[in-house]
Amino acid sequence: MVGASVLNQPQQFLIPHEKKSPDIDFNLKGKECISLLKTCKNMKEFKQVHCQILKMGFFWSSFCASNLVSTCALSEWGSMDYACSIFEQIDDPTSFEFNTMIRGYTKDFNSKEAIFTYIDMLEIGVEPDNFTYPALLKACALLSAVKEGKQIHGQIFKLGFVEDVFVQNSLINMYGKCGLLRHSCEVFEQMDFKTVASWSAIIGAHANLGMWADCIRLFSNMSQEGCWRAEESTLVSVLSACTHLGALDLGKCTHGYLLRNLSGFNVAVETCLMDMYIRCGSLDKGMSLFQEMVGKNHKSYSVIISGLATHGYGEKALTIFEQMLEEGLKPDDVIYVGVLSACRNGGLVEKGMKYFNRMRLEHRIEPTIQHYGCIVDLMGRVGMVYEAFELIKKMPMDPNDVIWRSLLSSCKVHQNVELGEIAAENLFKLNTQNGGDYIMLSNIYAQAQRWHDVSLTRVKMVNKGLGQVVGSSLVEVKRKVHKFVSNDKSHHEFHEIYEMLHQMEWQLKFEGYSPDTSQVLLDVDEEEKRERLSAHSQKLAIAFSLIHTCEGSPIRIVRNVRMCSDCHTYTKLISVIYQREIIVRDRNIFHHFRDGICSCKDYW
DNA sequence: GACCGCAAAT
Repeated sequence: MVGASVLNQPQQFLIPHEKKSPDIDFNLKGKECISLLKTCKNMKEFKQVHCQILKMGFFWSSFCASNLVSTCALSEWGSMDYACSIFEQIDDPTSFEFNTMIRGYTKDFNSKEAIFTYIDMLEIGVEPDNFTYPALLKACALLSAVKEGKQIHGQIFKLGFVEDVFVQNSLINMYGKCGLLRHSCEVFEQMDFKTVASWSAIIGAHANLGMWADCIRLFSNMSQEGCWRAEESTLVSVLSACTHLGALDLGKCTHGYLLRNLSGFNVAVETCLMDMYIRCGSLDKGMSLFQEMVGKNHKSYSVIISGLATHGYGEKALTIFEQMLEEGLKPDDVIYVGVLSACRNGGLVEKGMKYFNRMRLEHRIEPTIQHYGCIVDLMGRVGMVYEAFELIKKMPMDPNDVIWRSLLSSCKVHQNVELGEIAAENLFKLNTQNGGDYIMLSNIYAQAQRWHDVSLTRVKMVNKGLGQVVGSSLVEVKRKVHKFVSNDKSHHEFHEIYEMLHQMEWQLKFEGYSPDTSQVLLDVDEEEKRERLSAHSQKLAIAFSLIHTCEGSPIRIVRNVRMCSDCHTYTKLISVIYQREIIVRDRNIFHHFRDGICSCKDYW
């Protein structure tokens, strides 16, 4: 029989057991020990096997001890405390045991202890091997420990492990995670033989820093250099790059690649694909992926709900949310942000309030500042600016810049100078260095014809050394992403683009369009205002797409800042004249322009 | 006698 006290106290395992038990195999050999350990599915079973091995004499073979440590340290159900107590009983630990301990600590995100284990190893005089460094570098990557990482790189060099491809890949990753991309690239370029993991690591390093265009460039180099067998993880980085760049065609190719090379995806990849389609503007495709998905989890629901919300389908998002509840999944705070933003984007005030209360009372979720942000925005949107202000005052936390900016923007739409000034004052106190906030306030003054305040605000902005963020528009044509900024003349086809722009304007005039020059708050004459307005980046991107895409195909644009109301009106008319669906993603939502109407119902 | 590796997301 196995005693309970032994089960719970590993330190007793040196006490020999005298009583023989019929269910214990006393002829346990090394290989059998491994196969026995492999059958363990939890800590309880492991402890039983542990006892069984002890009874036949623990130090019969150090091999048994090694395997006990590695099973306990590396299994899903394992415990590092327990592994440690076994490890400490080993008289002459080898590099194998040390490596196992380092990996185990790293797996538990206890990178500090992993590094200490390595230091112990050196002090005891155990030589690290080529298995030691990948494990250790991973620990440094998790901690973003640049100093340690560099020191270890030096040791790797001295000990001659620098040619090991696993070590090289780990170095690329470590430097990437520490933000030292240049070092990652150096290691990568010096490699004689690159594996899929090397490419994955270097692409991942660029993805970590948001260098999306480089991710895609590297991905295409990868196949050119003969590395074809990309794996899920590589493609996830690529998909993520497509998502950020709004590169739908490339995302579709990646999807195809996944379909051709893998049999069945896991939920994470499916959700990632769904997110890519939705955030690249193809809501339909994302929706059908969602419906075909088996084993939907919180993340998948979260992606679809906030996706529907950003595309302006508030009601549909709420229906999916109800479905989720029916399936027995418990909502969390993230999903509720999606739900409340669905109400906000759809202008559903009553429903928004209802869900806000339900979140607190029924699902016992404490509202975070994001939830309050949604409600403030929701109230502001429908003109309840004073109510929104009251709510801000009652919030249990200090309002942040997002909250005040939201109120400020509502005050602009509903032309409320008094509250706008209060919102701006609070916003400026937070010192977020956002030039756009000053522009917003000066817009409010401009609408009220208070020109003196307009110029005062602008002077303040300049004195603070702030400027407006340069607005840009991305558009993908033939799997290549083109970027335009206002008045851009750097594109090699700029003559054709400006020619197209003139044609478009000429046709727009027939539809009764006249540029809304109030959007240009510069001290320049009317003619120059018109000039500046006519070459906003979004208009350039539309002109470029009209030249290069076939009739009737949709145009998808990704913007870095909110579009001005002139661009909004302009795009609505273009969608009628050229019979195109134009989908514009700005920082917050999607605008679907079709037949002269926008899905945002003219509120954004 | 032989046990361990790198890259990895929504």
